[in-house]
Amino acid sequence: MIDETPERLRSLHSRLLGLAAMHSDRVVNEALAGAGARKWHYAVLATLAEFGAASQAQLSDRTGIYRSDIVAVVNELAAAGQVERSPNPGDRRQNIITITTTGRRQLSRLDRLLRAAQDEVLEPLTRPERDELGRLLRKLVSGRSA
Amino acid sequence: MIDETPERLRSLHSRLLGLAAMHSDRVVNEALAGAGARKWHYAVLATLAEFGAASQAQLSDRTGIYRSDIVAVVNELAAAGQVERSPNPGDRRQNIITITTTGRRQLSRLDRLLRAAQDEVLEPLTRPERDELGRLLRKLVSGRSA
DNA sequence: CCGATTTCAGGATCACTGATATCT
DNA sequence: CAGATATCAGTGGTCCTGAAATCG
Repeated sequence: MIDETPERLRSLHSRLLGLAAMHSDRVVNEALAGAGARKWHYAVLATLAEFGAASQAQLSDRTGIYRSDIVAVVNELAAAGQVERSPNPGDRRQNIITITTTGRRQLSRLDRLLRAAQDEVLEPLTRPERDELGRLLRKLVSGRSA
Repeated sequence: MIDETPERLRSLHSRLLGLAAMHSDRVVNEALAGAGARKWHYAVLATLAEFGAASQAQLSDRTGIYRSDIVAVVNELAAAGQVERSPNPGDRRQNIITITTTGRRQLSRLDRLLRAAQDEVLEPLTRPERDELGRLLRKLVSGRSA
């Protein structure tokens, strides 16, 4: 069981971050796929539940999804009956996105799946280590809509 | 300066990992782009320098690059004269990839650029914090060719 | 025949650019 | 006019699957 990875790569923080994120993303996406969703669907539903109805531009700001990519996500959520898209009478450029009852049910489901996924990913760490990891990561991305 | 991100997303370790990795990757790739390279080019050159000539399958194992993607990376490195691809007379299924003098020079350049990028990414953290972050990430991906 | 290696074709998600039509 | 919004088309990197040709 020799580690075949060169020293230069093994000591690279950027590589460790990438590996950890990849693994974490895989676990999360597999979990959400169990409910036919991806992480962006969760992000939009959670944002709507916490902040209320919003335009797609607001959703983009709050979730970090690119403005050009929001359309597809909202389309998919609307097709599943989890959100409703209606024109804003006050500003006819905007759509107003509202979460539906179906959407709230889906959000609860995703919340459960996601909690399990987090536990699975963080399983190798103790509680204090998880907190410390969160603190360090937050510090790393501070000032970047973390 | 209100934080517009919903609580459910802000407290998600998987999201923090993703954001940190994305930022880190961007900084690293911008740095390497200054020498016309991407991270896979660095990974292959570093592996060849540390382990010596290797087949593409070995490079795949040691770098984590998918077997199907190694071809393109080696093609690009060969086109830049940084590696040489020659058939293995002992096993005619394999190519033997060798780093050239140009490749070693490029590797030094990339080493410098990469060190600067790491420092930029880790700048918000103290030395002990960087070590601790490395330790936690290693623990998180342990058993996964970290 | 089985297994390993290289290679190619392609899918899926994601980050990102740019252009356009519409509206304030 | 400037600026914002939604939308669409498309690029490029990365991860991943599958299949073919060659060879041990």
